[in-house]
This record gives sequence, structure tokens and C-alpha cells, in this order.
Amino acid sequence: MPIEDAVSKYQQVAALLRAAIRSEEFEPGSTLPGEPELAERYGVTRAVVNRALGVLRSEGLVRPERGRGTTVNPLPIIHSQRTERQDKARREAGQARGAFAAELAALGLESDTQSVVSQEPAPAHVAEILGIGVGETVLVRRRVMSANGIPVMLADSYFPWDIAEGTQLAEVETGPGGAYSRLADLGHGPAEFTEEVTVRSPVADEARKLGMDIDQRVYGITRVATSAEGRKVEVNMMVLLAHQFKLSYTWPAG
Amino acid sequence: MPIEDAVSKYQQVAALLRAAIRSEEFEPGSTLPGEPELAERYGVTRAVVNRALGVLRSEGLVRPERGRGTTVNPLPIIHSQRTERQDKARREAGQARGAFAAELAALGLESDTQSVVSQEPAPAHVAEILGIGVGETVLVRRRVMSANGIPVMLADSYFPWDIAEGTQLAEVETGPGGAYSRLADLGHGPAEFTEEVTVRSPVADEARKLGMDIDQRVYGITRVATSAEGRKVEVNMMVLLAHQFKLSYTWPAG
DNA sequence: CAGTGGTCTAGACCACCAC
DNA sequence: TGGTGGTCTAGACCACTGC
Repeated sequence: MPIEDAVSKYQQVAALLRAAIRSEEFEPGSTLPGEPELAERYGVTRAVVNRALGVLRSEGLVRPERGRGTTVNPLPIIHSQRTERQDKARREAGQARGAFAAELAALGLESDTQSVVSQEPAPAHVAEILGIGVGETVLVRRRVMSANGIPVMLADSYFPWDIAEGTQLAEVETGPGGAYSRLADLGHGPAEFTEEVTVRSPVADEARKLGMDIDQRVYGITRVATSAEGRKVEVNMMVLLAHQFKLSYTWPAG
Repeated sequence: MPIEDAVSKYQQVAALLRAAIRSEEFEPGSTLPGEPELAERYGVTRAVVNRALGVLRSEGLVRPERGRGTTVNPLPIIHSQRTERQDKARREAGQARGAFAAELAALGLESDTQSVVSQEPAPAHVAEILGIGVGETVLVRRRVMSANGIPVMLADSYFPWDIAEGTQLAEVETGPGGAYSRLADLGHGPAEFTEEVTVRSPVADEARKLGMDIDQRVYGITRVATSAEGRKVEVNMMVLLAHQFKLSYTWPAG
């Protein structure tokens, strides 16, 4: 029995289970023994096991479900190349769906994107960035991206209405090269990108859409695309499961 | 009494306390009422209040301390301009301590950096990136950065020994413009940077150095600086309190 | 229906801090 | 020494799943 003092029991149980998962004693996608059995195995009460599993759950290692048991996260960490996405999208024009699909394919994962396009009044954050009035019309493209059927990312893009109106940006399929190629066709090709990254708890709506637990964390990423003329031509507000992504950025020395 | 069903009590208590903190009913730096008092106020047991505070603690909103009470996080979110740090450092050559100090000054915070320089065998990650053998000598600069006396960030920089040996890089004070200026003086000025960002639980050592709770999260950022000749001239492994930082990146369209 | 995990209570013991 | 938060037990009830 490796259960000692000085560190709390639930932390020790969490560490043991974490090690068992990392060593693939419990394989990705498999189901752990029930909490009562684990409690007996480690000589603690079920409350302690439950709390230990809560730690692993918050880290995204396991997903406990009432009635079904606790399963090990089947997905590997996705490496998202933030500064190469737009390039890739262009290079692969006509081929796959773009950067997200390519990044998943590199891991042997299936990708899926559900898109909804609509015309809406601009929310305050977006209006401020785009330099328009709150409530003025914008084009919104909302996407839910999944890996092997598991939703891992939300992305809501906002375009100024005077640019997007009546163009292919307002269609579900944006065509070869994606939205940035259409912006370029329209004379508003992005020349510079900015991303702001925070880590936070999900709001209820995000947790529901991503099928995640409230004690897990998300990246909130806001990307702004600026044209050569200095106009903000897109605001993309993304929400990613924090434990599921590695982000990488490359830039030249200033 | 706004305590209802459908959502768990501890989540409701957490939401009420979160709202009270955000509305500055409890000001930054102030101490909350004790758990027994909060339990009575909300009509729940102390266990529920304790768990609710655990939620806020994991979000970095409060810091409960045994014997002392629970205080509200006194620090605002620090906006870290990742792609402008090197520029700034050069611009302000001779003035303040560089990007970190400038970012804190913008928020009216005091900055402090504790540095230790040593000569060590290269750990595996670092050796692989620098293209040297594991255990070969590297110069290591370890820093603990604090805001208003509270440690918020660790940064360990590794330099190839053949570049750094006997230079000002091996001194505690790197001089005007910082380490990157010295690399440039030595003919190894960085031409490109890459940062990889993950979010994870802190290891015990990191949690101790940062005075944080184990259920909070850190950014793990690995920055690699590459010279014009394509040589990796620095690896900087950073650990930042995740709830305390917003990261921003700017880059030109490819 | 039996088994799962989620939550809560009541009570307890402890380490720690300030006085 | 009294108050703080951290943890644990024992037991209970519940929502949910799958048979």
C-alpha cells in the first residue's frame, strides 16, 4: 500500500491513477474500475476516490459519466500551428478542409466541422474591434469542430457586412482557399494577424457545446485579421479545450 | 435565498461569490468572511462552502490560507505581448528591465526578477532542440519574476556553451538590450522565434516556487530563438500562472 | 433493476496562524 | 488558545445508464 501521509490521500490516489493512465495500464478509450472497487483497492472511502477522479477529470485525462463509468480520454494532444494556418489553407486550395483537418490527419484522427452562417447585430466586443456601432449588422460564421466525433473547438467569425454581403463568405462553403482567399478576392486580403490567448473556465453554453466538465479549462483565442489598408476585416473568437491543444507561433525577429 | 435546485449547491455558491468579487463587493486583497459564516449565510454546510471556494481558488480568484482566512486575488490580469518583447527590450536599452517590467508598469505594478546563472549538463528536451548531446554543458539562466512581490512566472533560458562561455551572458546582469543583444554582439542574433504553448497542472516544484495551488493551471511556454544561419541559439522554458496572463501574438500574413 | 457517478450532511480531526 | 481552512469518514439520496 503506497498510501502515506504528508500528502493528502486523494492526491496520492490521483497520482497513482495518473501514472497508470500514462503508462497505458488503462488504455485510451477504456473504462476504469468503478469507484467502490477503486476505493477498496486503495483502502480509502469512495469520497476520496471520487475527488481523485475529479482531479483527473479537470485535467482532461478521464471522463466520468453517471451510469456508464469512467473512461480514459481517447484523444491525443492536437498540435495547432497558429501562424501557418492561413498559408496552409491557401496551399491546399481545393483539397482538404484546411489547417484543422490537416492537423488532425497528422495524428490519424477524423475531423468534422459543422458550420452555420447568419446575419446578426454585432455584439459589443466585436463592434469595438471592427470599428462599427454596437448592433450594426455583421456576417457571422459559427463552427463546431470535432476530432473523431468529439467536439474540441468552437470558432465564431465576424465579418463587416459591407464586405461580406452577397459574397461567397455568406455561403456555408467558402470555396478553395477558404474565407481568407475570398477576402483577398474582394480586395481585403489580410496582411497581419493578431491573436490574444487567455485560459478560463467555460461558460455554461460553451461547456454544453463542447461536452466538457465545468472544472476543465478552455483557451479563449481572439484572432483579428487586418488588411494592408489597416482595416480590421475579420474577428474570430475561438474556444478550445485547453487540455487538448498545444499552440505554436513562429515569427521573425522585429 | 437564491439557492435552487437543478444546479449543484456548491456551484451556485461559487457563482454568487464570483459575482460578489467581480462586482468588487469584496475588493482585491480583502479577506472574505470565514467558511462557517458563509455556510450560515447561504444555508449550506461548511463542506459546500469549502468546495465552492475550491472552485474559485482553482480559477485564481481567491487564495485561502489555513489560519489566515481567504483573500481576494490582488493582481489584475497581465497582458504579455509575446511578439514585441525583443523589440521593446532593445528600444528601452539602458532603461528599465525590459518587457516584463514594462508590462507590469502599465498596470501600476512593481516588478521584481531574481536571477541565478549556472553551468549545467543539458536536460534531454533542451539537448534535442539545441542539437547537442544529453549532458553536454549549457549555460542556464533561471529567473523568478514577481508582480508586487507575488511570483507569477518562471523562466529558464539555456544557451549553447560554446556561444555563452566567458561572455556577459554568463553574468547576472546581461547589460543594455538584454541577452538577445549580447547574442547579436556575438554574431548569433536571433532571426526567428517560435513559441509552443500548453496548459497543464503544475508539478510540485513549480507550485512551490510560484506559491500556487495544485488545482490551478500554468502555461508552459517553450521559446526557441534561431539565428540567421539557422542555428538554435536559445531555448527558454517558461511557466506562467495561467489565470494571471493574457498572451498576445502578432505576425504578418505568410 | 442493479450499478454507475454526483452531491450533500454531520461530525470529526488536523495543521496552521494570530493573539 | 481560538479561529482558520484542508481533509476524511460514514452514510445517504439522487439521476442516469444499460440490461
